[in-house]
Order: sequence, then structure tokens, then C-alpha cells
Amino acid sequence: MNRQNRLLSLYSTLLDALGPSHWWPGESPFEVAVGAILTQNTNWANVERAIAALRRAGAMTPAAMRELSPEALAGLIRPAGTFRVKAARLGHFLDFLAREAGGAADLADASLRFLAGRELSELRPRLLAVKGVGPETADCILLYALNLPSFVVDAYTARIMSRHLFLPEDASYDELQAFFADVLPADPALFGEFHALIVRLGKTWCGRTRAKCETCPLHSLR
DNA sequence: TGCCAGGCCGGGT
DNA sequence: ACCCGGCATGGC
Repeated sequence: MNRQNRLLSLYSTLLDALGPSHWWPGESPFEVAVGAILTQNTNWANVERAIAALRRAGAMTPAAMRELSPEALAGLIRPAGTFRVKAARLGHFLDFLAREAGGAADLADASLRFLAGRELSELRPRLLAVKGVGPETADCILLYALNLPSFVVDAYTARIMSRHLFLPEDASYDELQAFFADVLPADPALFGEFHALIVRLGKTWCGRTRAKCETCPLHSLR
């Protein structure tokens, strides 16, 4: 079986076992992007507390968040962990948005409409140039906030590909991304659902240790 | 009680 | 081009 068929077969197995994902959880493109930064190396349950605090403070638009002092922003996102680092990273992302926006009106709502219609090949390098936005965060923003077909790779992807499809454990981000993107149709809905399924599988069965490996829905595929 | 979670950066080899 | 320590909360 070729790579495309193996990946599509993996995809249907996951979809059958877990059902559709309804991802990324978020009320707006801006909130999705904020969540992508907050979830770096962090449990999503803690990110939700931080997002709730930002909403309560009325800070879930670029303009409103920019009004906060770094200390105030850090205080609101404290439950997400590494909060001083993440407050600075959100600040850099807000600066990026302000540079890309056409005017103040663009920053007043959470739609990020002013980024719609850009080319993926132009936008990705610009996001990667933002301090605190690495490849996974950039791809999450591109895919889930802006609906552009950029395949997202994370720790679960690396583990699952190495354990179930025998890719090298030390495969790089770009290699893993190309493994999917080179053979799958560049469809944001497919990319989004595929990554969501991988994370949901990973949370339950594919942690750093192999404790639950035996009961994984993919175990029979090996 | 440690270990872990949907990474990334900066400084050192 | 890698390798590593730091960042930090809350759950199991």
C-alpha cells in the first residue's frame, strides 16, 4: 500500500473509532490564535481557564488585549502556565496584527478578516518571524483561524507516526509535515480533522510512555 | 509525589 | 546543525 492509501486508511480508522471532532474550539479566529499560543506545552484544560479569564475581562479582541499592560495580561492568563513568557508572546503577536491591519477598525473585532485571502506561502513565513510563534503555532493559526491548508504537526503526530507507521523517532517538523502534505489533497477540512483526530487519539492512548499502547484503536494496524 | 501537558527561545557546543 | 535549560500552572 502506498503512503497516500496508508494515511487515508489511518484517517478513516480514527474517524470511525472516535467520530468527528468539531475542532478547533474557539469563538472567533482571534480566540483560536490566542489559544494556539497559550497551549504551547500546556494542558488544554488550563488554557480554557485562561481564555475564560480573558473573555471575562473583555480582552478577546486585538484592540482590547493591546490595552492591557504586560503585567495585567500575564495575570489573566496565569492558569495557562509559563504566563510571563506567553504574555510577551501574545504581545508580539498583537504587534504583528497591528502591522498587518489596514487600520484601527481591523483590530476592533476578533474576526481577523484583514488576514483573509492572503497566500499561505506569504503568510506562514511572516507568522514564523513573530517571536514566540514556532511552526506548530503558526500552522494552527493558519489552519484553524484562517482556514488555510497548512498541516499541523505536534508531539502526538511524531509519536503516532513513529509507533504506528514506523517513521524515525527523530523526524523533523518539516519532514513530518511533508509526509502528510505531499500526498493528501490540500483541503483545510481534511487537514483540520486529521490533526484533531491525532490529538484526541494521543491524549488517551499515545502519551510519552507506552502505558496504554496495548488498548489503542490503532494497535491492530501494526 | 513527581511527572506530564496540543512548544519555543536563547545560549552553548 | 543539534542539544539543553528555562518557563509554570493544575490534574492525575
